[in-house]
Amino acid sequence: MENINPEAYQESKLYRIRHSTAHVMAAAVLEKFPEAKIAIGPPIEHGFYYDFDLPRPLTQEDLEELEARMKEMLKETREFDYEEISPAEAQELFADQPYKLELIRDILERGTDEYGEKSDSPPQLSIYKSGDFVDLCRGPHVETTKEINPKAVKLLNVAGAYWRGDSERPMLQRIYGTAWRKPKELRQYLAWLEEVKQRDHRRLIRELDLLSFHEDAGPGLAYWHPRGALMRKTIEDFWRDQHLEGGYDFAYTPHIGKAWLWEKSGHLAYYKDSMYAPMDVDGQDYYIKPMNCPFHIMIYNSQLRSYRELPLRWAELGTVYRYEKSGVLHGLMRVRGFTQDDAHIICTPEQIEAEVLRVLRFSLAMLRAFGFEDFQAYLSTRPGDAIGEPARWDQAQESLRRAIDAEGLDYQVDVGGGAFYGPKIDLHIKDALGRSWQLTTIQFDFNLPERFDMTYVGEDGAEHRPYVVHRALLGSIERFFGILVEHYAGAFPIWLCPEQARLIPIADRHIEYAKAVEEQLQQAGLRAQTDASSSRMGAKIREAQLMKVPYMLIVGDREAEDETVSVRLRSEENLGAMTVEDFIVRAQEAIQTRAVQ
RNA sequence: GCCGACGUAGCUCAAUCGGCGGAGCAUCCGCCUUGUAAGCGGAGGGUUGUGGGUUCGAUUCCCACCGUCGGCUCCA
Repeated sequence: MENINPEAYQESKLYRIRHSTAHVMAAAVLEKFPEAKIAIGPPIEHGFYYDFDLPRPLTQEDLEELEARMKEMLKETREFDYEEISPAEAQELFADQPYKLELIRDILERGTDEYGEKSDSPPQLSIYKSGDFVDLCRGPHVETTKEINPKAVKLLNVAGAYWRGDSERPMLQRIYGTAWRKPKELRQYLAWLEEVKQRDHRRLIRELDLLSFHEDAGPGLAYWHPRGALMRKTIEDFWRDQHLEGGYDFAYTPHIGKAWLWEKSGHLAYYKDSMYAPMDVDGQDYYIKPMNCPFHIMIYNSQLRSYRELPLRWAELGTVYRYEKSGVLHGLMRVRGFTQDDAHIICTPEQIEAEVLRVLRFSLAMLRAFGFEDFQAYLSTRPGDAIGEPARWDQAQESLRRAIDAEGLDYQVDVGGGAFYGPKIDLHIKDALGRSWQLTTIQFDFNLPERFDMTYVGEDGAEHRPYVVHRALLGSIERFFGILVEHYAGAFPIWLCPEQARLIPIADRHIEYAKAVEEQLQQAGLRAQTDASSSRMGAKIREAQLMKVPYMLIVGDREAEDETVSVRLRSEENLGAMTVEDFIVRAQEAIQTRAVQ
């Protein structure tokens, strides 16, 4: 998938094609359901949608019928005619379209556009007509349906969507479709969707025997099987080593704490819906932690702190539990129990700039080690309901901005998008399929230091309030793992593979030699196993291929005689025979460089 | 949480109109002893997600619940 920036997209012909195709779809829906109420239908990243209030739920068959009708409509030449109209005309025209009337009201009264976003231009109502279909719309559209290739259009699925994205308002039916310039582009997009499906971590974690979920034991709770657990250990060991080198200290904190902690932190006031119900311990309410911060603060406050010991950088792979609503759980990407690669940086105002740059660099190095190269940064600044001194906000935001500049990252500013307690940087990576995932978050907190009265004694002998920065680089281990699975389609870099090499004896008489080589490889620190099953060699190779084992080492009479292994890669490349020593050197090199094969 | 679809063996899927639940793969047991992606034969495996209801009879129809999937909302 090509990636184009949002501004260029909105200017593009493709954008107009999709917008116009959405109108044609709405025309087909209105033809089939004359009583339908239409809402909005914008182009989106890979297509378009349109929301409808319909007399009955749509079926897959309806979708096919609508698509067929759209294609007929597209074969007729219809012009998309723009017209500016007065409020009275608009109200007349859309008299039986309550959603449109609401939009008209908003455009006139609030100066927003038809998607509810602030518009710079003075309120002006406009419509587009094509055939019998008229829609309140500012455009832009194609000139005529001739510009839309019916063979490059497809309706994809139906889903529920709240009117204006508001869960208090009616649930509409949203039809998603896609449209491209050429049929070939549509085919490529459909192939891409198929690739997305093939790489779905929910399928791969089962097929590769890495993790499972158990609906009967609790949804949204991940079970790490031995192969997955070995990968997780490898990730965590690397993470710890890096943190040690990176100037962090470690903390381990409890999984539960008394209610006052969460009252004091404000979580019970603002976050209770996402917390599990308390448990009674000796008549006291204890909550399972949804975050690690209050515990790290307990450590900080366990003694008087001097400016001389700052900055403190305390890292913890902290497992937290959050009650996520049932409809939002999604494999490893959204779970109810997960381990954050958390850390808190506690420092003086003088140190903050250097600390922010340091943590940003650290994060980029960490993500690069896992094979991610394409980063975008998002800076979220002070919202309206912020707490904390404006001067501190300014300093924090500036330090974040300068760090991004220093690293030369592309970034966007989400003005007012910060949490009420502090500004933040989020880092997104692009995966092998061009999809964007948020991983790192570097987040100031002006709230907790106040609430827990965190202080340090400064050079002047007076008490000062430290800066606190929360940060998670990988985010959650579970989610990061899911992203790795999809990014590599299960064919992980060798250093991460649970099984790095598989010995494949051709006949039973070669098992003894295979086991000897296995032992030799294990001595050299390689994760190797012998397939001693009664299957034929072809079946063993197939099995190892499906498990995406990077090295298949075939051993038969020749290899046993020469003390070699015949090396096959999961790429299907056959390297031929080499001595066991040569193979070990080769594999260790790939592991040490964290090579992406 | 909301809208819709779905839930049959470990996995992928069958089962006419409501009439004794099957197949492939996987597993186990044999045989075969193999040269770069599936050798052959046999066996075991199910309260059809759970609980109600309708019916002489329910995988099939109805209701509730649980879960999964596609979205929406949410993600201080």
